[in-house]
Amino acid sequence: MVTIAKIAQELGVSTSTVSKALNGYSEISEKTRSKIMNLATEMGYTPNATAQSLVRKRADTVGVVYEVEYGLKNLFFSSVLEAFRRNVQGRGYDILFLSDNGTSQNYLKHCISKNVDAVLVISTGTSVESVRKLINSDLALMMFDPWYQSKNTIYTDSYNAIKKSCKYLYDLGHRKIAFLNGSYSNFIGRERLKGYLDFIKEKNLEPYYIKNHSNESYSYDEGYKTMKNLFETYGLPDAVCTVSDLMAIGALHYLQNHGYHVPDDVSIIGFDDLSICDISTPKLTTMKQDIEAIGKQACDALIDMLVQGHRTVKPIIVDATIVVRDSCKKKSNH
Amino acid sequence: MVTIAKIAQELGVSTSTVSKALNGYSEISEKTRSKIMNLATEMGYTPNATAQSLVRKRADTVGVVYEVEYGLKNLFFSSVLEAFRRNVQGRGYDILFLSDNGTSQNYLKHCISKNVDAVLVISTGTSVESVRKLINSDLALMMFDPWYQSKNTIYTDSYNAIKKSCKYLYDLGHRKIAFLNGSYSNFIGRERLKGYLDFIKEKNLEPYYIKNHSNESYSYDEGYKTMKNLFETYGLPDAVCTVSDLMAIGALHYLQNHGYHVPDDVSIIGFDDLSICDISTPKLTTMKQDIEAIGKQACDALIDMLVQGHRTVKPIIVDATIVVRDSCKKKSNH
DNA sequence: GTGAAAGCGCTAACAC
DNA sequence: GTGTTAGCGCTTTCAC
Repeated sequence: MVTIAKIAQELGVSTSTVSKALNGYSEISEKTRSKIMNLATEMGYTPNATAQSLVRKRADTVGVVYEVEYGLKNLFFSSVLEAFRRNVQGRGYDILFLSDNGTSQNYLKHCISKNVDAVLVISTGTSVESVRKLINSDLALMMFDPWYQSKNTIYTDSYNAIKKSCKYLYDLGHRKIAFLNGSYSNFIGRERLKGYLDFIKEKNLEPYYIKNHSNESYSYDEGYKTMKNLFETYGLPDAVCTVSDLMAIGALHYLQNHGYHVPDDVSIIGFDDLSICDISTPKLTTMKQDIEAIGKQACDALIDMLVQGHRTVKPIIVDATIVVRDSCKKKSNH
Repeated sequence: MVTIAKIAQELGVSTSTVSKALNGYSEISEKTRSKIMNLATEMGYTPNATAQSLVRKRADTVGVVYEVEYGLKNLFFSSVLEAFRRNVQGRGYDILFLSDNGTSQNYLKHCISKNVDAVLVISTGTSVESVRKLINSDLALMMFDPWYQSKNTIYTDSYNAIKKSCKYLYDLGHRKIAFLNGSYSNFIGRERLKGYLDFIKEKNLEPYYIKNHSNESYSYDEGYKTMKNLFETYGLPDAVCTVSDLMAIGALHYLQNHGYHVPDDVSIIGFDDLSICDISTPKLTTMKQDIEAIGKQACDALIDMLVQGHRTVKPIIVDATIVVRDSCKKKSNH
């Protein structure tokens, strides 16, 4: 390992001179600087980030708490993380995946210990206590898809997104609009339900949804089962509004398995706009979450906190837009 | 921040005593130890991992070089990473995502700088030079799906996997077996082609594949286009053997769009066994890569190197097995 | 069983 | 402009 001490010794200068030259301090003469720079590259000098981190009290690293069902196989959350990762790495930071350290799950301690500059929390909420401690610390932190309303969060405007979904179906002539609900226990899930119920009320329609069963994983299976439940309770709707693409595809398959055609008999709209929308048959019309914007804005907010020194930022709410594919069509009158 | 110095001062002992107590040295008396432990927890002491890392020369962190098309949205590689992550974190390591640091892409320097203990490389090969430097360093390193044969790699036995795929189709009565190829320029891709060609030769069949077009991203689109190309060149095959689930689904859709039924008219077999196999219509029969085993064995190998101190391990080759769903059936004689 | 002291590699006052 | 010095928080010989 080549250190600044070696370079200094080799050149007969002091370590501080080397350090300053390497860090671009203006007070170093051009002559010494170039001598130092040349030797440094020649010797293959690499700064020891650990030592730097110890004295600078920052690690150029952002921690990520990622606690999500199916982990990185969860296409939605991993897509958000991907967008975040590109932005953060583009700004010169590394990403440290914080493990939950056995049972202790003390993310705050872990962050402090590893000296991360900022933290992104993507957690669907199993270790609430540990995350809450994080939030109440003075770390720069952003939380994606929070399970409760709070500062320093970023999320899609789910309330209006679902309303837009419903309106799209409504404008297509559908009146019996069913809703495939998500979680009833977290903020995002409740927002979506509210969007649906408000729309239904505004238009004076009948609600079609399962009141007593919260869906926590937004999965294909949940979509399939909820559609079954819905169908057996209410019969065939005109259209179904969903809270995830996977659930939409689950519902789609339930209906197809029971002899119905989508979109001829029923229209279905997804939520998220994952890559699987294009591989379903029919291709899935969906409410697109602007994942790129989410990743970028989460990154920007975090870096802004670092630069400005503040630790609180108002919730960032991102708009959703519809992506029309083939799973919805005008209500037919056969 | 509470440091060992504070604890020491508070208790009127030396920092070295505190350090030893905290680290479970046997020479510390039970009495002092418990005094120290109690105060430490009471004060909320968290060891500064950076300082520890500086002196211990390890960071309890494994670096991950992840350079893959679509990034974490790539369901295959992100699934491998997920399995790896769980294993590694279970062993007490954090995962550091190494950024490619702008244009320099010097992973080796980055690893040294950040003091990572080991590295997993999941790279489909754009920055070959940088990765090669990594491999030739004395870091503990494993590489998944290498683009060339080398020590310290882990991958699925693609050659035999494709042979098994073909044999499965053959045993179903299919003789006109087409092949949707992957990359011609990397090791894994060539292994798969070889498996196909050897099988064809052994059974004295005609090969049906596109000789002059390498597919690099194993995507839906590539599957669709290659199937089109294949169909227009050779007409309808009995069955098609593919190198990825996504390509299989692309091919499936091409055939469906052209009025053919899978599996009645054509059988298709995928490769990987991603979660999307269950949501395609029909559900995709596929060659399953044992992603859990890959993640675990990569982790084990790395930790073994760390413990044993060696840096070279023979290639780890993982078996693949077939998962039967609905996209293949016996050749019919209509 | 406990402590003093050196040092990991680096940065940043402060002198000169 | 350059060097001296004092740490950052921790571990680890080596004395006692």
